[in-house]
Amino acid sequence: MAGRIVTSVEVARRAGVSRSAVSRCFTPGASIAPETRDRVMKAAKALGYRPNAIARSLIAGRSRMIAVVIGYMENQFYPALLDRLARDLQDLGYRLLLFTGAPEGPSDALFAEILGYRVDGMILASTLLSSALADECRAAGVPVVLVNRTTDSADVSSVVADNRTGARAVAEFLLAAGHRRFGYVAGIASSSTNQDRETAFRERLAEAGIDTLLREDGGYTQQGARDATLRLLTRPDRPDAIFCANDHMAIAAMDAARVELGLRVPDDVSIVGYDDVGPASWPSYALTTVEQPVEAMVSAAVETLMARIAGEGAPERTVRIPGELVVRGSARRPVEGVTAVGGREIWRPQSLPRSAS
Amino acid sequence: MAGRIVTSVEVARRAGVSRSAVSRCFTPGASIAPETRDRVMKAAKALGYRPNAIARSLIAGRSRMIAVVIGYMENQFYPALLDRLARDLQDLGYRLLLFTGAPEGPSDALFAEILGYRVDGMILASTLLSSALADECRAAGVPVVLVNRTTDSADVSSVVADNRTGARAVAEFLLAAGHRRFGYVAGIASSSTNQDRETAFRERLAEAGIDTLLREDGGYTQQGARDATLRLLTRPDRPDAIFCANDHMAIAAMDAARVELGLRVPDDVSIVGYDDVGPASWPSYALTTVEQPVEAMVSAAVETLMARIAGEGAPERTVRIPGELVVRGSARRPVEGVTAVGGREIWRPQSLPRSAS
DNA sequence: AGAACGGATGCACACGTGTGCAAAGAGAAT
DNA sequence: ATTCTCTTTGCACACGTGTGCATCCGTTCT
Repeated sequence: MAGRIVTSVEVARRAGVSRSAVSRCFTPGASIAPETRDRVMKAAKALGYRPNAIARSLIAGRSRMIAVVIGYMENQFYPALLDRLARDLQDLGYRLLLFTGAPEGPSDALFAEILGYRVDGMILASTLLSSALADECRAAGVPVVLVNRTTDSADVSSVVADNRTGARAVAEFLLAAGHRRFGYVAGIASSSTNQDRETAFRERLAEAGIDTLLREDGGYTQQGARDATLRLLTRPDRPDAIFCANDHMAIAAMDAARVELGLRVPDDVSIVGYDDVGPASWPSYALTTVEQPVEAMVSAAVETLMARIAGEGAPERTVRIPGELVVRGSARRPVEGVTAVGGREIWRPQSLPRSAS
Repeated sequence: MAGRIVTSVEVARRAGVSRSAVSRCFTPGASIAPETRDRVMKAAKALGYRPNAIARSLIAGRSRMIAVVIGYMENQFYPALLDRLARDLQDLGYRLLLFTGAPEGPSDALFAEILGYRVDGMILASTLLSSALADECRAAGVPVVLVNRTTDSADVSSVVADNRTGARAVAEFLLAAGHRRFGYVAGIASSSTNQDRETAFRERLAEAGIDTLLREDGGYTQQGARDATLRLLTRPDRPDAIFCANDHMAIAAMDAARVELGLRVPDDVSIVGYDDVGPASWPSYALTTVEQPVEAMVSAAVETLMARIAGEGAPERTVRIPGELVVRGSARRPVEGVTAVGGREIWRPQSLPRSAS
């Protein structure tokens, strides 16, 4: 009795109808008489029948599956993203096919696997996408949305935080607090997110007349960030403010400064991150950071993807989600500009008018 | 040209062979002449052909997909588990269908969805499984493995840490350090993992003549753990050692004790967790905890699942993975029994002979 | 040279479902 | 009573692939 799978034929026989009638019972909007439907449903229940989604996908030409590729999971941002993504896709009746461990972008073999499953769409989070692979997707008719990465080598939709605005805000915040010697702990240099954050931060400092930014590579890993921070803070001209490309590294930076070097944060050195992941708000860190709103980013990504799945008319687009600078305890506070909003403190440049919500 | 999917028919036509020959080229071990294979492969490459995994699944009767259900993702243990799981399954040629947000167990609707996709197996992490649903799986011939949960209401395979031994070790460790007043921050009471850890901890204390254990419910959440810790530590007879059902809560407990109450850890109160997740080793916490080896647990789970997929002969079994008590700074150290092994310090009961590795 | 053998190839069926089309049936309108 | 309309139902085809079976061909052995 184990492994016995019931098909619509058996249900039809038991209900005394044709197989088509069974199919129509499980197809919303199909023409079926109420009493026939009842009889079929009763037979289906008794036999434990469930329509075979594989066969349905084959005939329908779409699988209702979305491939999700995530580079790495150590950074808390990605589990949070994945969690939200799974929920949203489930609510829309889609299944999530997960692929992981591809920080440098999916390999050709992996890519072939994904395309072989005839997924209705792909979401790539924190992953590079070569234009060759993007072309392959276009040829196969599979819409793609990048999350937390953009690419200018190919015309692909993407959802990112407004990294340039965020990084400029960090620079202004630190300048307003009186800092003059800055350090930057970089992520992977080829990632668009790191590029945007780094160049915008550097630009805003330059606008304030500060041309030297000490830069060390953290590679988006905690070990790398620790080493980078130690290098920065053991220099004779050590910076008194460090901006880390993300929270994951900022936490390692704080530990390196406080525990390994015995420095006080923020008295001896201010540390600011980016993302506002869960641990950033843990009291032992109380990290000042720029939020990267997971829900909004996922909503935008899913919406963009669904628009492109629905019709060919939807254009490729890049969505930039703004995020507030959340003020906690890891960086010196400017005397002005910090306001309490919704149970947390945020900072907005004083010169600009206050935007909505 | 977009959305055009190439089938084996077109490849066959271009290569001047039958469709069967094309199929055999993509079936390892099939009988095919080398030069035919070359011609077919060349045609496939030119047309961008990839075998349709959906159709293949339909004919083969198995989808090479494994459904993974995870209760929640806040606790770092689960992303780590998922990451490892995805890698292992990928290496074995299986795809991972992810479902999330079901801490109380998958709903009937979700379950029907999963079964509809004719997955070859299911892995349920931190999720309850009713015996009715277990029976449904058995009837459908879908092997199931629980991870980090056991059930005695149904005969289902599972992989768990050796929670009883681990919790006993914690009790002995704290007793050896001279503690006498204990608190326990519980997880969800119905979860087997919490039950095992709590009862074993309590039993070992009782064996030492200590019958009072102050218990507060943390519900596996950080908010719950914070509240529970505050309740424990503001009592007149406050405990000087707290065991939390997992690290996720232990971290919140440390923050509540140190930041909110101004207590020193471990001088005023020792705090011990369970899991050894990433943040446990962050220097700001340096949590003393019992490891729950992710790799070993995932390996065991995958192995168990594969055995049951391969043949009906494999019996249901429960695997218990042992884990060391990792000594860091969040709990008072006993004068004896702590040894350095492989770059970290672990503790083993002195009375017992030292086990291998 | 003929027989035996083994590898390669094509035919045709199967997997389980959705759906267009025609037929059938019932009810209403003339 | 006849015709028209609308709903319901069944037939048959399609989706893209794997594979058993028979056939064919080239090689080797007697």
